[in-house]
Amino acid sequence: MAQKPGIPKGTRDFSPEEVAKRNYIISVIRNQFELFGFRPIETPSFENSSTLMGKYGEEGDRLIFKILNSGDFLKKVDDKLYAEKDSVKLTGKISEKALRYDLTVPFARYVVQHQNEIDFPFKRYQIQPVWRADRPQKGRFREFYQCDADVVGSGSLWQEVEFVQLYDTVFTALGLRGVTIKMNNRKILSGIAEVIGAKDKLIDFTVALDKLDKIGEEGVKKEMQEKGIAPEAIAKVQPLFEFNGDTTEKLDRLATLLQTSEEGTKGVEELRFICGSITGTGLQSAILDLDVTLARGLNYYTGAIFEVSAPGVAMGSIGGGGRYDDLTGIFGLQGISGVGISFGLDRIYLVLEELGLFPETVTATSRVLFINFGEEEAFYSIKALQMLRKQGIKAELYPDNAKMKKQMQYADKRGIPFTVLVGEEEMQKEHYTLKNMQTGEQLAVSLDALIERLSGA
RNA sequence: GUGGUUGUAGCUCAGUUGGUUAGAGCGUCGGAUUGUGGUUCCGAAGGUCGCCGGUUCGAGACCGGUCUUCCACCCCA
Repeated sequence: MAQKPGIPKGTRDFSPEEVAKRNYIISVIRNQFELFGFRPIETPSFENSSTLMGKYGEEGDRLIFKILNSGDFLKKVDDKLYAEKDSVKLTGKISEKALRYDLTVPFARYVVQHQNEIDFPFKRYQIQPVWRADRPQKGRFREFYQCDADVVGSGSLWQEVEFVQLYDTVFTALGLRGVTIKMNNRKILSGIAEVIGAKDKLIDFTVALDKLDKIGEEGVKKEMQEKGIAPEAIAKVQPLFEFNGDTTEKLDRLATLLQTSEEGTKGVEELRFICGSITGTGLQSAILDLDVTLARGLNYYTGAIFEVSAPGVAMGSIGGGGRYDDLTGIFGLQGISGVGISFGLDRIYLVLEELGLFPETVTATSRVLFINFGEEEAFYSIKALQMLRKQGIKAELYPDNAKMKKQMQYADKRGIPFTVLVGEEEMQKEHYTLKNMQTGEQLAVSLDALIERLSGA
């Protein structure tokens, strides 16, 4: 019985062209990661549930793909629990493994587990898929790639400075100019919450504040109210809604606002250092923007927070990151500070596609196709192909002695720029007829000349 | 998880108030054209109308469910 083929929602197949483009993005990111001194690691696609659960908040737990235990997994469940029909409780009994939800938590686990083999500070990068049981929409998939670079074991703010430069360098190299790197600091958000007297509502407060550009001032106030934040506290937030000016002005005003908060003041100082350093060194094409409403990001961030958005494209963030002082603490290793950033490969792909920024040379096709005229001619061609490939020239022979039209179409459709025709006459004279598919021009050349002509750009 | 939306040929889409044998363009394959592709002309193949059920003499169309697509919310790369 033929079954209609399909793939799970939120997942995709990638054609040769798409893979070539994705590899191009990955190679740019990887090159820059290595230029900045990061070294690659990989971790398993699934982890013990206990490693992941509870690290991303309640919402995160819901979005983690759980893996059903093997074997007769219901046998161990006692009747009472089964009868209760409490999915959360039952899940813990029938599923002990889960698919990786991001790269940061597995990295923290890796650091703790291998702490005795690691020299700190440890700079690692990781480019692997992650999975989320989310509802797909634009730029949101259930399987997607993250490209992370993190440093653990150093509290130095120079890392933050370097990460801003890393963002700038990567997006400039990809031809995506004018990205906005929004930056904030968890300590500032915390300080604000403290100053307005809503410290216990920090998460609700920041989540609401983050929606300012989406739902507006009134919307934010309404949400804060609904979350149980006192009206007096909300009134004190007012200055943040009229927060503009250049970075220095913003920092000065924040300093005033937060002068009674030790933590908030520290946050302002950190941002001052980072912004000051970046101003001093300059950026190639990105824009660094201090945004006090930026709050997204996971619960574990404690210092700087980053988020990158593309210019002129309706798309969620294409990168994010920040500092987390105690991520490894959950796994029993205290006092290790970490900071890192992530690139969203799939969204960057969509942005480059939409803006037409992929270089034409990206799609990997052969540079030359040898037309197949029969056994003897093919053998003669194969020998030439060996030589071409030794020179690093992508070359192929049409596998069948098909009609010339068909063979030419094969080259044409794939955008192979050259064809070589070898028939009886060419074999006798020991030369090759090289045809330029774009101009239609063709000429008879020796093997050396063939190699020379195909090696060029 | 909440609300909405979509599904007809490989792709993009028509298909009238429910009425005979579901169409077009593009693509694919073959031919015009046995060592020359893109252009042109001729011809052909290709469909459980997402799936299951219901209403009806009759369903691609109407109703219910389900899956899928896309969008918004939640949250996030």
